[in-house]
Amino acid sequence: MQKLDGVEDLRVRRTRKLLQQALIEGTVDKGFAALTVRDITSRAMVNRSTFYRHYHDKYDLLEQHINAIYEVLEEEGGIIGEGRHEGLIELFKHIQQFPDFYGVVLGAQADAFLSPSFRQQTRQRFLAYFQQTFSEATSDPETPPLDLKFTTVASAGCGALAWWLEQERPSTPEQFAHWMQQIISDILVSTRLRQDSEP
Amino acid sequence: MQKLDGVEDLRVRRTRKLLQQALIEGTVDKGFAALTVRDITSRAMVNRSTFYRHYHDKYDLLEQHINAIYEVLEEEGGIIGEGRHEGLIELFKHIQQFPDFYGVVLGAQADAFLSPSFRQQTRQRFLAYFQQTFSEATSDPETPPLDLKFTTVASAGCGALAWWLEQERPSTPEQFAHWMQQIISDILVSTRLRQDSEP
Amino acid sequence: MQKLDGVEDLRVRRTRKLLQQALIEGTVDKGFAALTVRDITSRAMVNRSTFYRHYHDKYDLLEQHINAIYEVLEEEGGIIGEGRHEGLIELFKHIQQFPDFYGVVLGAQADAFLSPSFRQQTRQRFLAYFQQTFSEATSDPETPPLDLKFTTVASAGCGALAWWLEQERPSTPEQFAHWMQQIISDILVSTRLRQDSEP
Amino acid sequence: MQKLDGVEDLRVRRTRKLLQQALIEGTVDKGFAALTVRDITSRAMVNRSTFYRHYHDKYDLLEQHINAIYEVLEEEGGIIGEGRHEGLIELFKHIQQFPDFYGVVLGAQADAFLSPSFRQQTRQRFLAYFQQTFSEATSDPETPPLDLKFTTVASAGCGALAWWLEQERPSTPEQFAHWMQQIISDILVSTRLRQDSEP
DNA sequence: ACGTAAGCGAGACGGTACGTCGCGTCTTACC
DNA sequence: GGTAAGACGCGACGTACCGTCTCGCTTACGT
Repeated sequence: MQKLDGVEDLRVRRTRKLLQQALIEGTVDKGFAALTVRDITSRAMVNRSTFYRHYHDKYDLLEQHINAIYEVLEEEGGIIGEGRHEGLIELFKHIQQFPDFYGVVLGAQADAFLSPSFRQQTRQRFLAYFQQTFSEATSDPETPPLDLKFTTVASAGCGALAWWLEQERPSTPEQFAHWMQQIISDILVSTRLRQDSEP
Repeated sequence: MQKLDGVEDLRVRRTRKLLQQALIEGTVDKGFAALTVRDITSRAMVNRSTFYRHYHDKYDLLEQHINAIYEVLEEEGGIIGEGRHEGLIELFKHIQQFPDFYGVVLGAQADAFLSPSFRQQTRQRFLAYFQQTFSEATSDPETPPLDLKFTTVASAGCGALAWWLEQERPSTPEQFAHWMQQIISDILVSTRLRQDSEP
Repeated sequence: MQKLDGVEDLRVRRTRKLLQQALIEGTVDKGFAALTVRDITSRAMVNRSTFYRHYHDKYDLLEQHINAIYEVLEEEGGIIGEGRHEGLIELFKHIQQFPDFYGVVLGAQADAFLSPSFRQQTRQRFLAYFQQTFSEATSDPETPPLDLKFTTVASAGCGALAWWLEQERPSTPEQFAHWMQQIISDILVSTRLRQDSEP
Repeated sequence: MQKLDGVEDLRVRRTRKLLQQALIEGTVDKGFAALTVRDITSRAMVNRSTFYRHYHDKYDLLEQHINAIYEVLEEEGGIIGEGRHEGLIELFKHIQQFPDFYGVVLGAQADAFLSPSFRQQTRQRFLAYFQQTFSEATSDPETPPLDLKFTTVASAGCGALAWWLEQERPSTPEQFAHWMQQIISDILVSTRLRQDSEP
């Protein structure tokens, strides 16, 4: 069917949306690993064979959903970097828009393959955010390697985010960004401060 | 066959050992999630029905193996707490004894259900380690809640450990403990220092 | 668009012809049972949904094709009956015009539902051909029942036809008709001859 | 499981028997082509996956069942050949033992692939039965080729058998054998007799 | 010759069966 | 009593084909 407009078939959009919703709801309910394609399709009230017409398996569905969310993120400009505190806040605001989704990809329900990849992503983002803070590569055995620092920060960030999303009544993005800022910059900065001051 | 002594049937011990080994090897190879009971038993050269005589499923096997390792840990006294730097080092030494095991329970191969629970454990341990450092519960919105701090530290700790185990040629437990000490205490301590000094 | 003349839309005729061709070719290739609507339409280079606009399923297509061939047969007057040897020859000449088609409906590739129905047809034809030869209904247990004879003759006829069509270099219709005549009339006639002569 | 006795697991025999029964019943009901594995297993009250543990598909099941029946046939010595009229009678007696089975493999319900193969078998048997009757290979164009004769006889035989099995109240094997004998030998013999006598 | 209704291509969709795989339970024989 | 061998019921998997359905484009027909 040669589309004149670039927009997809309405039925297709409906189906994909239903399936993505059902994926998140199902994962919240019983975890991604235990979730079957049947669960998803019956929740979405879509025939199972229709699922396979759009996605290869549940991992594919998740991946495509993640990419869709990422696109929203890009469009909103909620990209952290340039060390702007505002960027961090916007990121958290974005996350608050999709609490279930982020709860799922970060939280206990996530499958193994998932949160590591997400953590990698996060690592990149934080790296971009903090990279101008310093970039030296001291081989001083006293100082932790940069690599370790960033990995640790990424894990810490994800852990903190998961905590935030698990809260019944979460604090505001601004408040949380402030805390994160404090905690994380400590890891990256304060050690060198102490180094600077101690000897 | 009632054992007079507490020691188990030799065949039983052999079987369980083979299965636990196969579990770790298999998880290293293809990840815990993708690992089937068949994989484990064929690798262990044990009949599949024998597996079910000892364990309910692969999660049970893993859990029992984890507990076994924990027992070794307890016996070795490698328990951190009391703020002893030595405890930390001993813990890392212990971990170095079972690099595959810890790589599995911490790393990317771990199933979802696993590393969160382990992180909880770690959270407890770090909490025990640092609890005497301070215990106040300021409701000051400037300061991150204690809960958040500890969660973040636990995540950071696990992330750092995973980094350590992934290294080709890992640094010594002493070295790594030193780095960890620095990074982690920063999260918990420096913020209050800054608070103390800023105003 | 109401057709004024009885002739159909050119596109429709084209489509139906392509599909009927593809049906026969496909059946020759892989047998009727294994042939799917997809096979047929892709071979005919016709969209699958177009198939369903014309036929309910592949059985319908085949049936309509058979009827079309029958119509040709009627028009040619190649109907056996009246005991005319020429009728038999004309029939075989007609069959020779559509060797693939008749190979398919008679041969090993035919689906179950098919060749029995065809055999029934054949039974009728042979019955018409030979009915005037005799029509008594002896309940003499020595003589095979008429019903059995005709059934047997029909099967024999179909088998012989299939044999003829499978030959690399088939003999002429005249030759084959001669043989058939011999074989079949034996079944129907000679037994009574023997009966007549034996006692 | 190393069997001491050559006999198979009792459960296995039960399962296979149930499936073979269900196959025949199901084929009688709705025909072999329309019969699904689900139909068979649900009728046999056996799990579908158990079916696949024993047979590759319904064709395999049928084939194995056919072979089982053949073995019975061999054991009973009901093999025709040597021109013994008694052999023919014994064959029909055997067939009468499994009327559903033979009705299925010969009758209208049989799939395409089936009755031709069976007809081939039958062809062999009849060939064995009649081969000593004559073995000349006249290239006389007046006489039908031997090949054609045998093919025709095989078809005729199968058709007659199918007729016999379809009868409500079938005649005795002896009676039917007598008729068959008459009809079939006519095809093979009488033509030469006529040839011998006519000129 | 040309406007229009039909035929048609493209393909989404709900169904149903397929054959495979893994699970956890069980029975039976061997050691 | 522990183990090997393996049958069995269960249920999810991903694939294939079915027949139905919309929706635009294109094309042959009738005026």
